[in-house]
Amino acid sequence: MYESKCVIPRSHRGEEESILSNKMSKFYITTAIPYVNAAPHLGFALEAVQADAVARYHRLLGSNVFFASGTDENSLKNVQAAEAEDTPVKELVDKYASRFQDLKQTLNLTYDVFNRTANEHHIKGAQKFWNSCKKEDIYKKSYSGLYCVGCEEFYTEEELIEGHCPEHPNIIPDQVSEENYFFKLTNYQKQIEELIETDKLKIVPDTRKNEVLSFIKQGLKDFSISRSVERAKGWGVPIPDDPSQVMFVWFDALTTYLTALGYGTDEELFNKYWDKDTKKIHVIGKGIIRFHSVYWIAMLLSAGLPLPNIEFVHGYITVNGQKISKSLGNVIDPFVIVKKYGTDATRFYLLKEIPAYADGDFSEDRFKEVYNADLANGLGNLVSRVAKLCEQNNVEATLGSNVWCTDLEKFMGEFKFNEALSVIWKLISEADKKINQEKPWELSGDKLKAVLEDLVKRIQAIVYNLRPFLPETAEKISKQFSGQIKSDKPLFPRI
RNA sequence: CGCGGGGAAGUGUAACGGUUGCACAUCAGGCUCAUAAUCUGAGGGUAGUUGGUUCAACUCCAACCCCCGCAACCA
Repeated sequence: MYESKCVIPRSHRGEEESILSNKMSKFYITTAIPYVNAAPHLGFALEAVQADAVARYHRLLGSNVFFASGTDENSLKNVQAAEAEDTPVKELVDKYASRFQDLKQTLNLTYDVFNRTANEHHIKGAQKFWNSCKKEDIYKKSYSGLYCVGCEEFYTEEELIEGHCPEHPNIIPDQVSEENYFFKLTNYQKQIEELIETDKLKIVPDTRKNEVLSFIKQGLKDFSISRSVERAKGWGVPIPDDPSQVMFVWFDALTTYLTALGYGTDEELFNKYWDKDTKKIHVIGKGIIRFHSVYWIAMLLSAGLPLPNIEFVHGYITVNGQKISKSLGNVIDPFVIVKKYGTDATRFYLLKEIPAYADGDFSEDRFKEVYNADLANGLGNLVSRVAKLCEQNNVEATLGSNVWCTDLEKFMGEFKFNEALSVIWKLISEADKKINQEKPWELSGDKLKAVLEDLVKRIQAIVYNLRPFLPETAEKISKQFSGQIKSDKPLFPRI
């Protein structure tokens, strides 16, 4: 562990407070929970790494951080995937959930809890939540529509193509009607709109906030929060006191943010982090923003629980400019990338090269370019040249004065990981320039010593700021630059 | 007229009503501590199109063209 004698700088402009100002010292950070109907792809790796960088950053600032991830296992999609693979649902869910758990080591993630929604404690918690909602917010209504057994979905008349399912041209959807529970979302429209408008629920970036607001202003409708047991094939969280229904998967999935903390089973942990004093941050993808900024908020209001403070919405990764899709066969396996290029190189690409607020592209060509330019030639080479100079002149490192770059705080507060890293890379470039200016190989004596000591301090400062992003590399360099400094193998060999 | 986002050097990206900045790539020099690395310098953009507001527009407004998401079970 690093002893953080860290200085927390003021926002460098002073007039505007950073979103994540350190006034609150407790943080609860979550990733969304992906379906486990297939192995994880690079898109989820992006989210996990972003959330991890935020969690590490606040921990290093000395805050009390709880970080949760997990899997969404109650979806009908999992049942369908199990049928396709001809394995029992539980077996399939276990198999893929463990693949997602493997990401923790592969990407060097630091979540405290991995919450699986098929687990007993989650089911109990979800049911407790259901019972905690205001009675008048949940009501039964008969629901009817054209149902395609192929898709397991309802369609409207207009969506059908000449009476046939758009996905299954050989199926004519049946008119089906069943009774479901509905949630009275309409009761909360005004309140949610105001929460978002006033940033009490801060949605980052603004474009996403505007998108949600415009959606809300079109008028919210009550939504169905249960499915019949037959339709769900017996899979899902049973509705309390109604064996004929299971919860709509999103209703139980959203409560993962509570049950990960022990809601319904370990109230102590839950009360510690899901309280008004904790800054609660959800990191989510742009595809599920409505569930988080509308449904989830309404659900919490109904249950009388505190609300999250910030929802950071990242974009999607395209591959060579195309949307990731199984049918196109361009799904990128994060395990393959890490195996080939390493954990920190992968983290670096995701944080630096994918714009935080928009979609970004992944390609191996680009990956190699960034790897060589920033990691091999930039960081790695700087460390090599300074280490060699120090080794030749028997320089011993003393503990440097460690400070966070002021701009780093600002950018991390805005979730602009790419900008935060640019700040650090500016330091690297300045150190390189300094070496060329001072030409230490032409110096000797005190002058040489002073120059090398300055360079060591610079490296230490770089490493200090690098820890939330490239933890393993930071650790390595930190070791190399403490005590007698020795030259070592390249950190990032050119590829 | 469903909603929303975006068009800027070869590529990827900032800020901004007042000389388009940065990174990678390219080219020319310098250096030798370093991973053919590093440093200095250069070339390259009439900012999608058209019109408007203004002393001044990449920036504000309008129209159009093109790309891309979402449209209520996709990280």
